[in-house]
Amino acid sequence: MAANQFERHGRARAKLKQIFAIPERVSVIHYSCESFYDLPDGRSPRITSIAVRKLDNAQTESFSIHQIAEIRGVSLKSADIEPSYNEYEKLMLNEFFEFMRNNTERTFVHWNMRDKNYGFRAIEHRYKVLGGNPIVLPDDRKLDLSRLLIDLYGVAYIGHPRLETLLEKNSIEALDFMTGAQEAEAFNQGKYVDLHRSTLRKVDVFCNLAQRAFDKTLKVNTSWKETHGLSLRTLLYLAKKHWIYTTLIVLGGAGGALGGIYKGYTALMAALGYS
DNA sequence: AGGGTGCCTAGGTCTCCGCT
DNA sequence: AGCGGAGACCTAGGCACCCT
Repeated sequence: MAANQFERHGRARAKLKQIFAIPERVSVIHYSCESFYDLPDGRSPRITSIAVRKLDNAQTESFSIHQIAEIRGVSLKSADIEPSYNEYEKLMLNEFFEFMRNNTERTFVHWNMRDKNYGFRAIEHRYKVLGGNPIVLPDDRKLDLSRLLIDLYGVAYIGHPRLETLLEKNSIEALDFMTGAQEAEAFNQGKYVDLHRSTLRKVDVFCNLAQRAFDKTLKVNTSWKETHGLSLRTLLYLAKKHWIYTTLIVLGGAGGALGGIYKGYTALMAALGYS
């Protein structure tokens, strides 16, 4: 409903202001994993790399399989990593959850990391499977940028797939960026370094999009009116809901009427030769 | 492709208003 | 007062989206 868009836009704008008021306490997070479709045995998807970028100074922490292997002096060929994948993955998640324990005050901006299939819960679950004890991030410390942009600009703000189309619309050249399907394929081919680069690029892109949304320079398909949910229907809805809007609408109407009368009066005076 | 999420729409219910 | 029609509102189900 249009009125809902009006309210959603307001809430989203407030949320955006809130995070940019304390950028030193906000990070953007993203991760890559193997495809969650090609797991016939129901096993949880393996995680390849996680990137966390601070909103204020762009400093980025990253955790990845190939870095763990490198530190242990293992070659970065997938054939050499694969036999010990679970062990390296657990070491990587140890580091990640240690980082999370040391940064409990931060809010994490993410892109669709919502459920046990893909998201914080999926990472926590995977760590448990590997014998770890994850720290659980409270939901009020998570901000889904994908949903925020929908609330901010309306559901039709960009075509699908949203992320790729949004980059194109805003002429953002994302070097090393891979689509989800490409990342799944890269995992199968053991291209862990490429996956890591793509993850790093994505947190960069998400920061960029959040900044443009905050600066009101993000290009979208919806008009200003659609973005703000403004229509006659919205005005009527608001008039019903809040007395202040009723007053404004009445005053606006009265102002319009007075303007019309004045215009008519001056036209009449001009016609009669008075100026 | 799996599954959670949210949007959209159709259909049912409720409320209001006008007519008899 | 009672009835009927129109519009508003609510809800459930279907469907599209979205992540890798």
